[in-house]
Amino acid sequence: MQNRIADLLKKNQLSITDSRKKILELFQNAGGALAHSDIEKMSGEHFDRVTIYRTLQTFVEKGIIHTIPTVDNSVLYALCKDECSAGHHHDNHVHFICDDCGTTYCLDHVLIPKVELPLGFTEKQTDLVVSGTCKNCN
Amino acid sequence: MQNRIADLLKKNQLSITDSRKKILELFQNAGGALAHSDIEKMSGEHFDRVTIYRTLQTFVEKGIIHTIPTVDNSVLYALCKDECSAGHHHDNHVHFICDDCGTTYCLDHVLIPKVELPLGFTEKQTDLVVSGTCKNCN
DNA sequence: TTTGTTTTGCAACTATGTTGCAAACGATTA
DNA sequence: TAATCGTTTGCAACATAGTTGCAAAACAAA
Repeated sequence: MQNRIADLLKKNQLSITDSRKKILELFQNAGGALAHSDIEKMSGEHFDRVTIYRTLQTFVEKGIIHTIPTVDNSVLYALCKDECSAGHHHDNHVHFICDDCGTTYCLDHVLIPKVELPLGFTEKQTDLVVSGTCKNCN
Repeated sequence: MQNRIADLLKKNQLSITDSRKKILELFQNAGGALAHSDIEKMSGEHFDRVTIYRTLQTFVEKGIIHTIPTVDNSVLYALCKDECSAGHHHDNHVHFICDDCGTTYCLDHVLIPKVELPLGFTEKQTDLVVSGTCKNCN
Protein backbone atom coordinates (compact mmCIF):
# COMPACT_ATOMS: atom_id res chain seq x y z
CA MET A 1 0.00 0.00 0.00
CA GLN A 2 2.41 2.62 1.25
CA ASN A 3 5.11 0.83 -0.66
CA ARG A 4 3.54 1.62 -3.97
CA ILE A 5 3.92 5.30 -3.20
CA ALA A 6 7.50 4.92 -2.04
CA ASP A 7 8.34 2.85 -5.09
CA LEU A 8 6.86 5.43 -7.39
CA LEU A 9 9.02 8.12 -5.84
CA LYS A 10 12.11 5.97 -5.90
CA LYS A 11 11.56 5.02 -9.52
CA ASN A 12 11.58 8.72 -10.32
CA GLN A 13 14.74 9.39 -8.33
CA LEU A 14 12.96 11.53 -5.80
CA SER A 15 13.65 11.56 -2.09
CA ILE A 16 10.85 10.07 -0.05
CA THR A 17 9.50 12.88 2.07
CA ASP A 18 6.38 13.43 4.12
CA SER A 19 4.89 16.02 1.83
CA ARG A 20 5.38 13.96 -1.30
CA LYS A 21 3.90 10.88 0.30
CA LYS A 22 0.94 12.81 1.64
CA ILE A 23 0.20 14.54 -1.66
CA LEU A 24 0.40 11.31 -3.61
CA GLU A 25 -1.97 9.73 -1.10
CA LEU A 26 -4.44 12.54 -1.58
CA PHE A 27 -4.43 11.97 -5.32
CA GLN A 28 -4.97 8.24 -4.92
CA ASN A 29 -7.86 8.77 -2.54
CA ALA A 30 -9.42 11.55 -4.57
CA GLY A 31 -9.72 9.46 -7.68
CA GLY A 32 -10.17 12.57 -9.80
CA ALA A 33 -8.33 15.78 -10.36
CA LEU A 34 -7.28 18.20 -7.64
CA ALA A 35 -6.55 21.89 -7.58
CA HIS A 36 -3.68 23.36 -5.65
CA SER A 37 -6.16 24.83 -3.21
CA ASP A 38 -7.77 21.43 -2.63
CA ILE A 39 -4.45 20.01 -1.66
CA GLU A 40 -3.70 22.93 0.57
CA LYS A 41 -6.93 22.35 2.45
CA MET A 42 -6.79 18.58 2.52
CA SER A 43 -3.25 18.39 3.74
CA GLY A 44 -4.45 20.16 6.84
CA GLU A 45 -2.09 23.11 6.94
CA HIS A 46 0.81 20.75 7.46
CA PHE A 47 2.89 21.94 4.57
CA ASP A 48 3.95 25.29 3.32
CA ARG A 49 2.20 26.62 0.23
CA VAL A 50 5.53 26.83 -1.50
CA THR A 51 6.27 23.20 -0.79
CA ILE A 52 3.01 22.16 -2.40
CA TYR A 53 3.73 24.25 -5.46
CA ARG A 54 7.18 22.77 -5.80
CA THR A 55 6.01 19.23 -5.18
CA LEU A 56 3.33 19.50 -7.84
CA GLN A 57 5.84 21.01 -10.25
CA THR A 58 8.24 18.15 -9.63
CA PHE A 59 5.52 15.57 -10.13
CA VAL A 60 4.51 17.14 -13.42
CA GLU A 61 8.10 17.13 -14.63
CA LYS A 62 8.51 13.49 -13.71
CA GLY A 63 5.27 12.56 -15.39
CA ILE A 64 3.62 11.38 -12.19
CA ILE A 65 0.77 13.83 -12.54
CA HIS A 66 -0.43 15.97 -15.42
CA THR A 67 -2.19 19.31 -15.62
CA ILE A 68 -5.64 19.83 -17.02
CA PRO A 69 -6.72 23.07 -18.65
CA THR A 70 -10.12 24.21 -17.43
CA VAL A 71 -12.66 26.63 -18.72
CA ASP A 72 -12.64 28.75 -15.59
CA ASN A 73 -8.91 29.01 -15.63
CA SER A 74 -7.91 27.05 -12.58
CA VAL A 75 -5.08 24.57 -12.82
CA LEU A 76 -6.01 21.02 -12.04
CA TYR A 77 -3.67 18.12 -11.50
CA ALA A 78 -4.41 14.43 -11.90
CA LEU A 79 -2.42 11.24 -11.57
CA CYS A 80 -1.07 9.87 -14.80
CA LYS A 81 -1.86 6.29 -15.66
CA ASP A 82 0.99 3.82 -15.44
CA GLU A 83 1.66 3.85 -19.15
CA CYS A 84 2.06 7.57 -18.95
CA SER A 85 4.60 7.78 -16.16
CA ALA A 86 7.13 5.92 -18.24
CA GLY A 87 8.13 8.80 -20.45
CA HIS A 88 7.51 12.42 -21.10
CA HIS A 89 4.50 11.91 -23.29
CA HIS A 90 1.06 12.89 -22.18
CA ASP A 91 -2.32 11.46 -21.60
CA ASN A 92 -4.52 11.60 -24.59
CA HIS A 93 -7.84 11.20 -22.88
CA VAL A 94 -10.67 13.66 -22.64
CA HIS A 95 -11.36 15.70 -19.51
CA PHE A 96 -14.84 16.57 -18.39
CA ILE A 97 -15.80 19.45 -16.09
CA CYS A 98 -19.25 19.53 -14.54
CA ASP A 99 -20.73 23.02 -14.54
CA ASP A 100 -22.96 22.17 -11.59
CA CYS A 101 -20.76 20.45 -9.03
CA GLY A 102 -17.42 21.55 -10.41
CA THR A 103 -15.92 18.08 -10.42
CA THR A 104 -13.38 17.28 -13.09
CA TYR A 105 -13.31 13.78 -14.54
CA CYS A 106 -10.60 12.06 -16.48
CA LEU A 107 -12.51 10.11 -19.08
CA ASP A 108 -9.72 7.62 -19.50
CA HIS A 109 -11.49 5.56 -22.10
CA VAL A 110 -12.55 8.48 -24.26
CA LEU A 111 -9.57 9.24 -26.45
CA ILE A 112 -8.82 12.50 -28.21
CA PRO A 113 -9.30 12.10 -31.95
CA LYS A 114 -6.34 13.02 -34.12
CA VAL A 115 -6.66 16.51 -35.55
CA GLU A 116 -5.26 17.60 -38.89
CA LEU A 117 -3.18 20.73 -38.41
CA PRO A 118 -2.46 23.22 -41.19
CA LEU A 119 0.88 22.94 -42.96
CA GLY A 120 3.75 24.14 -40.81
CA PHE A 121 2.17 23.45 -37.45
CA THR A 122 3.66 20.72 -35.30
CA GLU A 123 1.72 19.15 -32.44
CA LYS A 124 3.33 18.41 -29.10
CA GLN A 125 0.37 18.19 -26.76
CA THR A 126 -3.36 18.17 -27.26
CA ASP A 127 -5.98 18.85 -24.62
CA LEU A 128 -9.67 18.30 -25.03
CA VAL A 129 -11.92 19.63 -22.31
CA VAL A 130 -15.65 19.10 -22.34
CA SER A 131 -17.87 20.97 -19.92
CA GLY A 132 -21.50 20.28 -19.18
CA THR A 133 -23.42 18.16 -16.70
CA CYS A 134 -21.99 15.00 -15.18
CA LYS A 135 -23.73 11.75 -14.41
CA ASN A 136 -24.41 12.71 -10.81
CA CYS A 137 -25.97 16.07 -11.58
CA ASN A 138 -27.97 14.99 -14.61
CA MET B 1 -13.71 50.38 -40.79
CA GLN B 2 -14.29 52.15 -37.51
CA ASN B 3 -17.99 51.85 -38.08
CA ARG B 4 -17.89 48.10 -37.91
CA ILE B 5 -16.62 48.37 -34.37
CA ALA B 6 -19.17 50.95 -33.35
CA ASP B 7 -21.95 48.92 -34.93
CA LEU B 8 -20.87 45.81 -33.09
CA LEU B 9 -21.03 47.67 -29.80
CA LYS B 10 -24.36 49.25 -30.58
CA LYS B 11 -25.83 45.93 -31.64
CA ASN B 12 -24.94 44.61 -28.21
CA GLN B 13 -26.41 47.59 -26.40
CA LEU B 14 -23.07 48.77 -25.14
CA SER B 15 -21.98 52.37 -24.88
CA ILE B 16 -19.27 53.27 -27.34
CA THR B 17 -16.26 54.16 -25.25
CA ASP B 18 -12.59 54.61 -25.96
CA SER B 19 -11.47 51.51 -24.13
CA ARG B 20 -13.98 49.27 -25.82
CA LYS B 21 -13.11 50.60 -29.25
CA LYS B 22 -9.41 50.25 -28.60
CA ILE B 23 -9.68 46.72 -27.27
CA LEU B 24 -11.82 45.57 -30.17
CA GLU B 25 -9.31 47.10 -32.54
CA LEU B 26 -6.49 45.18 -30.89
CA PHE B 27 -8.38 41.94 -31.40
CA GLN B 28 -9.05 42.70 -35.04
CA ASN B 29 -5.42 43.54 -35.70
CA ALA B 30 -4.07 40.61 -33.72
CA GLY B 31 -5.94 38.08 -35.78
CA GLY B 32 -5.48 35.50 -33.06
CA ALA B 33 -6.16 35.25 -29.36
CA LEU B 34 -4.91 37.67 -26.75
CA ALA B 35 -4.20 37.40 -23.06
CA HIS B 36 -5.18 40.08 -20.61
CA SER B 37 -1.52 40.98 -20.24
CA ASP B 38 -1.14 41.39 -24.00
CA ILE B 39 -3.94 43.89 -24.03
CA GLU B 40 -2.52 45.70 -21.05
CA LYS B 41 0.79 46.13 -22.85
CA MET B 42 -0.62 46.89 -26.28
CA SER B 43 -3.05 49.49 -25.09
CA GLY B 44 -0.06 51.47 -23.91
CA GLU B 45 -0.98 52.06 -20.28
CA HIS B 46 -3.93 54.13 -21.35
CA PHE B 47 -6.54 52.18 -19.46
CA ASP B 48 -6.81 50.96 -15.96
CA ARG B 49 -6.27 47.24 -15.38
CA VAL B 50 -9.72 47.03 -13.88
CA THR B 51 -11.28 48.56 -16.97
CA ILE B 52 -9.67 45.95 -19.16
CA TYR B 53 -10.90 43.15 -16.93
CA ARG B 54 -14.41 44.51 -16.96
CA THR B 55 -14.40 45.17 -20.68
CA LEU B 56 -13.29 41.63 -21.43
CA GLN B 57 -15.89 40.28 -19.05
CA THR B 58 -18.60 42.29 -20.76
CA PHE B 59 -17.48 41.15 -24.21
CA VAL B 60 -17.56 37.51 -23.11
CA GLU B 61 -21.07 37.92 -21.73
CA LYS B 62 -22.25 39.52 -24.94
CA GLY B 63 -20.67 36.82 -27.03
CA ILE B 64 -18.29 39.20 -28.78
CA ILE B 65 -15.24 37.28 -27.59
CA HIS B 66 -14.78 33.86 -26.06
CA THR B 67 -12.26 32.42 -23.64
CA ILE B 68 -9.83 29.65 -24.43
CA PRO B 69 -8.53 27.34 -21.73
CA THR B 70 -4.82 26.70 -22.04
CA VAL B 71 -2.47 24.13 -20.67
CA ASP B 72 -0.30 26.65 -18.89
CA ASN B 73 -3.28 28.16 -17.19
CA SER B 74 -3.46 31.56 -18.76
CA VAL B 75 -6.79 32.84 -19.96
CA LEU B 76 -6.93 33.76 -23.59
CA TYR B 77 -9.62 35.70 -25.38
CA ALA B 78 -10.48 35.65 -29.04
CA LEU B 79 -13.06 37.28 -31.23
CA CYS B 80 -16.07 35.17 -31.98
CA LYS B 81 -16.99 34.66 -35.59
CA ASP B 82 -20.14 36.35 -36.79
CA GLU B 83 -22.20 33.21 -36.53
CA CYS B 84 -21.11 32.93 -32.96
CA SER B 85 -22.02 36.35 -31.74
CA ALA B 86 -25.66 35.73 -32.50
CA GLY B 87 -26.32 33.48 -29.57
CA HIS B 88 -24.67 32.00 -26.55
CA HIS B 89 -23.18 29.03 -28.31
CA HIS B 90 -19.48 28.69 -28.82
CA ASP B 91 -16.94 28.23 -31.50
CA ASN B 92 -16.12 24.69 -32.28
CA HIS B 93 -12.76 25.19 -33.85
CA VAL B 94 -9.37 24.12 -32.60
CA HIS B 95 -6.96 26.51 -30.86
CA PHE B 96 -3.24 26.29 -31.28
CA ILE B 97 -0.64 27.72 -28.90
CA CYS B 98 2.96 28.00 -30.01
CA ASP B 99 5.40 27.01 -27.29
CA ASP B 100 8.12 29.17 -28.83
CA CYS B 101 6.55 32.51 -29.63
CA GLY B 102 3.48 32.16 -27.44
CA THR B 103 1.04 33.12 -30.15
CA THR B 104 -2.37 31.55 -30.06
CA TYR B 105 -4.11 30.76 -33.32
CA CYS B 106 -7.73 30.10 -33.95
CA LEU B 107 -7.65 27.33 -36.53
CA ASP B 108 -11.05 28.24 -37.85
CA HIS B 109 -11.11 25.54 -40.47
CA VAL B 110 -10.00 22.75 -38.16
CA LEU B 111 -13.13 21.59 -36.41
CA ILE B 112 -13.36 19.70 -33.16
CA PRO B 113 -14.40 16.12 -33.81
CA LYS B 114 -17.48 14.89 -31.94
CA VAL B 115 -16.57 12.93 -28.85
CA GLU B 116 -18.64 10.11 -27.41
CA LEU B 117 -19.26 10.77 -23.74
CA PRO B 118 -20.08 8.03 -21.21
CA LEU B 119 -23.72 7.53 -20.31
CA GLY B 120 -25.09 10.30 -18.10
CA PHE B 121 -22.71 13.01 -19.23
CA THR B 122 -24.14 15.93 -21.20
CA GLU B 123 -21.94 18.18 -23.29
CA LYS B 124 -22.36 21.94 -23.30
CA GLN B 125 -19.00 23.19 -24.48
CA THR B 126 -15.94 21.51 -25.89
CA ASP B 127 -12.49 23.04 -26.12
CA LEU B 128 -9.59 21.54 -27.97
CA VAL B 129 -6.21 23.16 -27.49
CA VAL B 130 -3.13 21.98 -29.30
CA SER B 131 0.30 23.21 -28.28
CA GLY B 132 3.51 22.82 -30.23
CA THR B 133 5.38 24.81 -32.84
CA CYS B 134 3.66 27.15 -35.25
CA LYS B 135 4.36 27.80 -38.90
CA ASN B 136 6.57 30.79 -38.16
CA CYS B 137 8.75 29.07 -35.58
CA ASN B 138 9.10 25.74 -37.38
C1' DT C 1 27.06 8.48 12.42
C1' DT C 2 29.02 11.41 9.32
C1' DT C 3 28.89 13.71 5.00
C1' DG C 4 26.98 15.69 0.90
C1' DT C 5 22.79 16.50 -1.52
C1' DT C 6 18.00 17.41 -1.69
C1' DT C 7 14.02 19.40 0.21
C1' DT C 8 11.56 22.42 3.23
C1' DG C 9 9.89 26.71 5.41
C1' DC C 10 10.18 31.47 5.83
C1' DA C 11 10.09 36.04 4.10
C1' DA C 12 9.48 38.94 0.65
C1' DC C 13 7.96 39.74 -3.70
C1' DT C 14 5.30 39.82 -8.38
C1' DA C 15 1.31 38.82 -10.90
C1' DT C 16 -3.53 38.23 -11.35
C1' DG C 17 -8.09 39.18 -10.36
C1' DT C 18 -12.12 41.44 -7.52
C1' DT C 19 -15.11 45.00 -5.14
C1' DG C 20 -17.08 49.55 -3.66
C1' DC C 21 -17.52 54.07 -4.62
C1' DA C 22 -17.14 58.75 -6.44
C1' DA C 23 -16.11 61.14 -10.61
C1' DA C 24 -16.30 61.18 -15.59
C1' DC C 25 -18.41 60.01 -19.69
C1' DG C 26 -21.99 58.73 -23.23
C1' DA C 27 -26.77 58.58 -24.80
C1' DT C 28 -31.12 60.65 -24.89
C1' DT C 29 -34.45 64.22 -24.83
C1' DA C 30 -35.96 68.84 -24.68
C1' DT D 1 -26.45 72.23 -27.37
C1' DA D 2 -27.49 71.94 -22.62
C1' DA D 3 -29.63 69.21 -18.97
C1' DT D 4 -30.41 64.88 -17.21
C1' DC D 5 -29.90 60.04 -16.22
C1' DG D 6 -27.80 55.72 -16.60
C1' DT D 7 -23.40 53.55 -17.73
C1' DT D 8 -18.57 53.24 -17.48
C1' DT D 9 -14.12 54.44 -15.65
C1' DG D 10 -10.28 55.01 -12.36
C1' DC D 11 -8.72 54.74 -7.83
C1' DA D 12 -7.86 52.46 -3.61
C1' DA D 13 -7.86 48.62 -1.17
C1' DC D 14 -8.11 44.00 -1.00
C1' DA D 15 -7.85 38.77 -2.05
C1' DT D 16 -5.73 35.02 -4.28
C1' DA D 17 -2.15 32.72 -6.96
C1' DG D 18 2.41 31.83 -7.92
C1' DT D 19 7.76 32.70 -7.66
C1' DT D 20 12.54 33.33 -5.74
C1' DG D 21 16.61 33.30 -2.54
C1' DC D 22 18.42 31.50 1.29
C1' DA D 23 19.32 29.23 5.70
C1' DA D 24 17.82 25.28 8.33
C1' DA D 25 16.16 20.66 8.29
C1' DA D 26 15.57 16.20 6.34
C1' DC D 27 17.10 12.51 3.47
C1' DA D 28 20.35 9.07 1.14
C1' DA D 29 24.61 6.88 0.91
C1' DA D 30 28.72 5.31 2.74
